[in-house]
Amino acid sequence: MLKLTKKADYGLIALKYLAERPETPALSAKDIADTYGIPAQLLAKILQQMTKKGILRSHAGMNGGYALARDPRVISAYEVILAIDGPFFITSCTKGARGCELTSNCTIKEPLARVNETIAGVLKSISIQDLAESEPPPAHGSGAAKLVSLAV
Amino acid sequence: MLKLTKKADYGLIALKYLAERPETPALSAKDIADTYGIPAQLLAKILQQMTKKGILRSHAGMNGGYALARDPRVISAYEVILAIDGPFFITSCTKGARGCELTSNCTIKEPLARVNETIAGVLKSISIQDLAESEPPPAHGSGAAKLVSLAV
DNA sequence: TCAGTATAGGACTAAATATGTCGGAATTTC
DNA sequence: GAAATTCCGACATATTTAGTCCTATACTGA
Repeated sequence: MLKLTKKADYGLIALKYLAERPETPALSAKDIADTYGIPAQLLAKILQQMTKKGILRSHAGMNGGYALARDPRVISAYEVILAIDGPFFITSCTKGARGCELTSNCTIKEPLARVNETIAGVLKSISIQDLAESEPPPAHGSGAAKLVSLAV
Repeated sequence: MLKLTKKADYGLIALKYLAERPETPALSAKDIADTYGIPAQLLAKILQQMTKKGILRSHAGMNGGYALARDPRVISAYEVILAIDGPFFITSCTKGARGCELTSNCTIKEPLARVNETIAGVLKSISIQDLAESEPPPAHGSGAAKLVSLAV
């Protein structure tokens, strides 16, 4: 159905959250998960995957957690989705990938490869910073921040 | 993982096949399925769905089958995918659809809606004719057509 | 140095979705 | 009327996604 997995969604949400709090040295998976009502262990794995790919830095122990490894302006949505879900192709068999399972000509694919590239291009053009800017962060800006997170 | 379902693939393949044979009054689901090694009953359902959406015309009985209801130039890949898989959104909750299941702000979605529109746009710009033209049809063109279909 | 808080990661279960099958009814042609 | 075909609901299976459990390891601070 051509949609992002929840894991990719969660990952993007977490990165956006981190991008909105550049002062914070690190946030734990649990903190972020609680804020959004995301299963904590699942989010932890997603953050771990992104750490392995160099999108996040991690730090164990008290007051540990995750922080962006780079400026949010140079982390693209494409990169994030790739890190979490692996390479995607709009068609089951894009040339370059393993051969098509369809016995004869699945000539549909070549024109659709163009679609694939377009999607990748748009995704590459969107940075985590863009996500963070799309709406003012809930607790930031004028006066006393209301740090009440609506967990669950 | 952001990919088309097999059903959508099958549907596009079938339409391409029909577009390549404008002379043929109708082709049965079985004919097409055998040509490509697609499960016949599954393809039949897909073709039925497209018939209901006005993409194909159907005719029961001997020598019946399916034919394009319109010029392949005015049938878009978008329309086909929509007919087969239903509306797709890159994010689970695009505004306009049912509310987001995430408790608090899933603000990721609005910037990603742009991606969604881009995908839809590209898909709309691709016609069945484009698919059919991407490669010369196996049996067509100069002289006596070789109508041997390489079943299985 | 020990308790508490985190990350790291393997193995597993559960839920959701996609894929494919079965059986039968209606329609049309020969 | 028989064969070919669409039509359609219900079911069965396979694959993928989502989420849980458990254990090990790393770091912090009192």
